[in-house]
Amino acid sequence: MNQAARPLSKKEIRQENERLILNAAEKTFAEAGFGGATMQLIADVAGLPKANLHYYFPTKEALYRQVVQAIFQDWLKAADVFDAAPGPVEGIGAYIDAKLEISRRHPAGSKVWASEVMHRAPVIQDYLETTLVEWTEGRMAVIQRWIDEGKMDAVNPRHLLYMLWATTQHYADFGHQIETLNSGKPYSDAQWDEVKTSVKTIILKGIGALT
Amino acid sequence: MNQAARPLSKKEIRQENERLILNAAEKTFAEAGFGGATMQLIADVAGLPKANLHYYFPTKEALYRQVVQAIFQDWLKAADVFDAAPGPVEGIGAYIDAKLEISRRHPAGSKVWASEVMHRAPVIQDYLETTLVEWTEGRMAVIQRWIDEGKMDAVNPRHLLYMLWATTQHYADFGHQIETLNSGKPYSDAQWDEVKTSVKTIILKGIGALT
DNA sequence: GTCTATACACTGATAGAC
DNA sequence: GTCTATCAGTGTATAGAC
Repeated sequence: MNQAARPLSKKEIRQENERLILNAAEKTFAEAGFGGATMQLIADVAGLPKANLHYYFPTKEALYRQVVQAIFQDWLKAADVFDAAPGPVEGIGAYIDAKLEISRRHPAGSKVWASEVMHRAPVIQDYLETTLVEWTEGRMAVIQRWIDEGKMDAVNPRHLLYMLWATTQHYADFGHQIETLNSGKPYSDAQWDEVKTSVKTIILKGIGALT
Repeated sequence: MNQAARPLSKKEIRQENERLILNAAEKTFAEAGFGGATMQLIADVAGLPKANLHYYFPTKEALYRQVVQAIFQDWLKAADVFDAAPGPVEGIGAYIDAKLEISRRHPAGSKVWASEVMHRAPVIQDYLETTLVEWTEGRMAVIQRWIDEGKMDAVNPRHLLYMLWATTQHYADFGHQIETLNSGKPYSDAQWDEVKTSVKTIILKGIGALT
């Protein structure tokens, strides 16, 4: 039960409605693409009249931009585990776990990001050129340090990173295909554990980090 | 110079125009998505009036379906190298090379496929449930045989396949991001060789196929 | 802050002259 | 087989009453 109804302040109404709209938009953009997701459809999913969307977000593109930005922040935060680790087994292992967990819990976000990049990043190209470039170079330096310290083979750090992105995001972006190849059923807890083990084992052994 | 102009037969005109339209459609669907690719835009890319597209393909969806089907055939053919191989080093190594070569030469096709699957395969779900299921089980059996023969570690064949798809298609589907992280320049021959070497080394060592 | 009604542009598709 | 003209439907966005 709610407390005796204190009317929500305008600020609270705005926050709540923006959250509703952003959630509905992420889901709808992921399922239907930018062109296929109509403002009417997003409004229906959010449970609001279509005109209200234009009250909170001036244009469809502005709404979409907010969705993509939120996803990008998630990606970056997922790599915190990477940096503090003493070596590749802990660092890359934890990064794989974290990214696969995002693919499992938040597949719509991954799909919107994939779609945006596939269409040549019309909305977030500036982020790719600045934040992503810097982030990538930082992580490559960490990998290179591990190589120099003899903790793993001298693989190409950049392509190792791309392999980590590809293998983890694949389970979100191609989730429908994977589900179809699993008799149409979503993965169980045990199957997700099997995914994590398989990916970590092959990659960590592949870079010579397992003894 | 062409030979003294024999007028093209109706059949030849049809074949030529269908080829023009399918090429333009693949490119446009990949760049703009199904919703973003208008028939007008495809017609402009093909250099034909919009009405002619509807003469050769009854609806936009029929045209799209042809594009996706063509791509699917390419994927399947790419795995011929897989089967005849004596072991994982040759078989999986050649499969990685072949799929990366498709990603390089035919990135638009890979993107259209990815987009179709991300949107829950509204057009080619039947192919996923029949042809792809059979194909996957066949390839898993080959991998299992190599495991039983002691030619590689006892990894999960299914997730190894998914890793092969993910890592190879990533260089097509996320080509724009990869190019941005390469100072905006497309990969050179040497860089593509580096990709092939990196992917093959990590995966083949990761499954215990390298001595 | 909410929501109905509507303006305006554009899309897929077709008719019909050539 | 080609192409202009056009229709019906739908999309984004806004005006204005509440």
